[in-house]
Amino acid sequence: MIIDVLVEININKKDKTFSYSVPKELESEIKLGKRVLVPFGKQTLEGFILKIHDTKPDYELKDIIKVIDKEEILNKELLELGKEISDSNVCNLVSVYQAMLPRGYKAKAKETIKDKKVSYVRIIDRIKANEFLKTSKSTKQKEIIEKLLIKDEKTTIGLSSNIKILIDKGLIEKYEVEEYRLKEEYTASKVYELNEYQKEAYNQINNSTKDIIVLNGVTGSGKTEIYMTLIDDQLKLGKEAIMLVPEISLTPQIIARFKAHFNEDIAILHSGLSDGEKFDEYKKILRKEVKIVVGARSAIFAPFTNLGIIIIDEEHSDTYKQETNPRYDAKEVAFLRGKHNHAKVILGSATPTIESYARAKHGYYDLVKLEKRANDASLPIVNIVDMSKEFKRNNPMFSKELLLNIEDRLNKNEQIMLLLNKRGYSSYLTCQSCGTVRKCPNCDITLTYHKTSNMNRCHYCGYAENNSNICPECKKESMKLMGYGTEKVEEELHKLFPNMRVLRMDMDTTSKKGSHKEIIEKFMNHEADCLLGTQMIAKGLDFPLVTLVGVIQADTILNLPDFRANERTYDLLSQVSGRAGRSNLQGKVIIQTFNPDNYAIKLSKNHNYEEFYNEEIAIRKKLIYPPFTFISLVKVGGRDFNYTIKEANKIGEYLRRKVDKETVLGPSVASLSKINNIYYFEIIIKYKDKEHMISLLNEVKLLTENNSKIHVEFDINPISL
DNA sequence: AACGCTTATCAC
DNA sequence: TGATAAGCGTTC
Repeated sequence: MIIDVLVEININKKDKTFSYSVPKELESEIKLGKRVLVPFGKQTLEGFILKIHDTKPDYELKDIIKVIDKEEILNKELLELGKEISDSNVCNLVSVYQAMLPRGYKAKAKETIKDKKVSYVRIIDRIKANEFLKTSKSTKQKEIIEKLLIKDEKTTIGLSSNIKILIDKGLIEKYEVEEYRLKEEYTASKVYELNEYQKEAYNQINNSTKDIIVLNGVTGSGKTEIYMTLIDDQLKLGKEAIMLVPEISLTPQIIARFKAHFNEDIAILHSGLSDGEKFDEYKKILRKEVKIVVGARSAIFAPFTNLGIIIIDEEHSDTYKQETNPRYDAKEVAFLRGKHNHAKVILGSATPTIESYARAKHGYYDLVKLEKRANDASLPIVNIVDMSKEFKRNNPMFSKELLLNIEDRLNKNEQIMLLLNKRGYSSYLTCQSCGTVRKCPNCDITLTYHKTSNMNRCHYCGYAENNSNICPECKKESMKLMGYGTEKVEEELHKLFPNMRVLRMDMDTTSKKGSHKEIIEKFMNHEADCLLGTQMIAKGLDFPLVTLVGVIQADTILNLPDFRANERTYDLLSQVSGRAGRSNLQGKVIIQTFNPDNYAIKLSKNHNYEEFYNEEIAIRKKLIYPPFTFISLVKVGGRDFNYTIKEANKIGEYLRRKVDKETVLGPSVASLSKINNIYYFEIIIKYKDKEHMISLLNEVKLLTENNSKIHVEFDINPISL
């Protein structure tokens, strides 16, 4: 027997397999998708079995060392899926297979995670034990036996001398039990019933003949209950379900709800778990002990074999696209898996991506709407505050209105959420008196300030201009670098409201495991008046006492150099608005901005997604952005500046020769033009024919992967440019 | 990724 | 001329 093995390392970036012979005694263990340990040059590596055959090549084969897995960790569908993904994302096969698996299951000889074993002791013979109780003089030993007659006991690592003696006497014995690491307590099942709107949406989904359905429901409309009902239906049919949620909305609140409803039938996968916990959750799926997986992006690879439904909640979230290699999009993967398994894919969101919504409107997907909030709570009132006016009054951070409202909520003992989106902070210049931000004349994209050259550059087309602190609009000398962080805001809050209890939630305060949960619980228990945070507070949280939401700077995302900046802004404002007034208390939202007339900001006031969509789609059409084209990115990196730019130009020319000239932009200097002394250049491609472009890019990959002086990466449909 | 082999580079 | 560094090709 001969097997072809894909080893764990990228062989010159190629997906080359190596053949090995299998010793007779290991043949019965061989199965496609299992990992094997093989000799490779002077080292030993792990790899995946991709082919089993008998064709001897004309060179000597080495024997494999051993078979690692009991179960086939990559089943047939996943093996096939990996090939499709590596092709459509122009990346390597090994990296895709590795990305599919949690750390403990990746092909890597080091850092192996083992099954967790717990030792117990038990009585060997109850009659003998009772005999012992009558005859023995040792009270301590009798005590132990008495306890063990009722229940087996866990042993600690160091066995007490009395237990050792009892073992030696042959009265008790040690045994090991495998245990799952993740233990989450959850409260009893909350019974729910779909209201008439939810029922209507549910029926529409069931009656749909399309494979993909967009469920567009306003925040608080009760999409989760619909998801649970749909999953219930699949379980009754003996099928399995995957539900994806953005990492940051995998809050204890949602997990508890699902665990309560579905009991032990569920595995949880997200980055908050330790490697051991992830390993165990994954094992539950492999062993077919669970039928539902709730998790973040990579949970889309759950090794189910009989999938009935895939739900992607908050489908607009950019966390579904992986930002490192392999840059796969969990939504695209979901479509593939849906096709393989004949499973429906549900895309749920209050603010779907423009692309998804357009496809739904044009009949490629089905569109189901849910326009009423579930518990009859009214949508919050939204006020937009023009910060350029406040600026003149010397209120750079908090407007008068926001301050007054904060004070009011403090007096009423209600809660406040304040959002500052630090992630959106990139170096851009804004006029402090009129709010003007420099934009590219060709692309309508915010220019990024480059300190070293003192220039403003466009990351799309490479346009550059000298920076000046004179505002081109109002001619004042007031162009300044924008941005302050949550820490600064917290400081100011303490000064203004010394008695207010503020909880800060951002990357700094949630790095420790469990701290995320801790902060949420504290705020939930009203141990603080104000939750201040980055966009991680914007999603999925439900605090009944919050009646005021303040967005300190709505412009941070708006000014990102990205054609989706308006969409992102609208999403975030809608999401965060949804946090206010979730119970019977009327909610209020105050949005501070330098761009009060921007349509994304203005329209978020009315909670009418359709209106925003119509505005946005018109602009996309005019500037030929997605969904009217696809966009891909080719990133060329190299140590030698001149050589790299020469090669990047060659790739650009190659592509230009094969497609319409207007669709290839660049190469231009990448947004991070030099990292670790490696220079980066980017080529942006806009195209209509996806298949053709993917095969073209795969050609470029083949042509460049032998050149070790440069490395070329591809990002299909990048999330930010 | 890691090793061995070939080729380039430089002081003497 | 040799010693060392850098490049690059192979690994079933």
